[in-house]
Amino acid sequence: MERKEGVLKMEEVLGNSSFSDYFPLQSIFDWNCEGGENMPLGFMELLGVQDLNPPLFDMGQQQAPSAVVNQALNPCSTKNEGFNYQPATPNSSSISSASSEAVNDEPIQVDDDQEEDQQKTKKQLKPKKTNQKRQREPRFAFMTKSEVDHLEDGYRWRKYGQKAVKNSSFPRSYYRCTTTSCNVKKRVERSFTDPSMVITTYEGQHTHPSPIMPRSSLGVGAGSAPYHYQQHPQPFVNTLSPLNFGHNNGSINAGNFHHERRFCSPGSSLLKDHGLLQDVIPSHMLKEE
DNA sequence: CGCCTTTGACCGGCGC
DNA sequence: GCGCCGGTCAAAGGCG
Repeated sequence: MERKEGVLKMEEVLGNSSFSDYFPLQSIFDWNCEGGENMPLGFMELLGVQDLNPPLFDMGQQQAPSAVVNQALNPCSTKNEGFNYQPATPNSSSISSASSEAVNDEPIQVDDDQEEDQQKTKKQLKPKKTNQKRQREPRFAFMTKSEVDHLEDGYRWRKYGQKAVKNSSFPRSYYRCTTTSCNVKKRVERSFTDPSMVITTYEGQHTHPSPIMPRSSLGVGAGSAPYHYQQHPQPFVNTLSPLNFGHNNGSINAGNFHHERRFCSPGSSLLKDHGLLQDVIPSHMLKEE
């Protein structure tokens, strides 16, 4: 069958089964580092935070603290290939930032009106089939080692569904940004090959400059972030270290954030420091670098 | 009371 | 065409 290309192919791969089934962690992390030069901006753009605090990202820490996986890891792969995807070597994975391609080379031509139409269509359960397949936002995923499924990333999310995933004993949760007119979605699932790893997939781009925290002018509270986003938008502040959960959940600061973000430096300098990274990536993976 | 999670049902896409 | 599966909806209930 004619399948969607590029990003959509990957999303299908990711959507069909457990993430780590088809993209060994090693590949993910390799990509993360090697593709970092192209990825971070797009990644942050997708989060809608690229302009919020540029200096934050000029520190050589332009990516999420953990493995950032572009959904278009392997644009050459079809769905079927995805099932058999096996990088020849850890460093030779064909992973690339095709999601960036989707954004840059082929900008998502979904304006707000179209978006609204799509949503209205969905809401009204009138799936009028147009001649074109449902257009989806570029997606990207990353893995984190965490005991909790829903990682705090500075935005408020509302869970709208949960599904059991085939070939995985862990359910997949679906979240949507609670901000009106913001259509960003998030999928959270656990890698069944490594239950300690949480795979978070973002879809779409935040339309609001800063996380909305209606309940929390203090920066704390249910579902709110434990720090002041207005000052330090940190979309993935606490996704890396499990240590943050439990005893640091309410006091993550920018320093900590920077500390963690070193992991995904687009350059090579920051890769030297594994620190918390060692908590996330098996040692043998680090050696591969 | 408002917001959130839970959960079963529904729908569309895709493979066979 | 049928069945599987991912994704979404929406009602119900819980919580602060």
